[in-house]
Amino acid sequence: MKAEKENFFQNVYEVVKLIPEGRVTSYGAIAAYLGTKGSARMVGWALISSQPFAAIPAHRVVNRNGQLTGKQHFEHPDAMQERLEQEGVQVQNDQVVDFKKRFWDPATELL
DNA sequence: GAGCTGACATAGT
DNA sequence: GACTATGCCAGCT
Repeated sequence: MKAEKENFFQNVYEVVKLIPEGRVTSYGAIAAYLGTKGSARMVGWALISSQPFAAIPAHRVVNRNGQLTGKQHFEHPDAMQERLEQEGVQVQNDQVVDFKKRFWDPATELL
């Protein structure tokens, strides 16, 4: 179903846009929330192929380790860290400080 | 048309 | 507790 894929992408955007300021989430959390557990990678592709890439806070989405692995795909490699720091999220060595505390689980917070 | 790579996660050793 | 191996799907060579 092509529509399902589109829906998946839309859901990713929606969830990412719902992430509060100063909070971050992981690809797996979004994937699990959307029911595509195991295909956390798809979340990444969704963000890459996302048309409104600049319209969604993709910088709030990191891997399970809190690493800004996707910063390379941003306008500038440092744009991700810059935005996070602007929102009050401390980033050190391409990693979110206190990621566990900053972690925002859509399945828990959103639901 | 087939194979490899890539914004990750989970399970097993 | 840490590292290695495998699975997921889509896009590119």
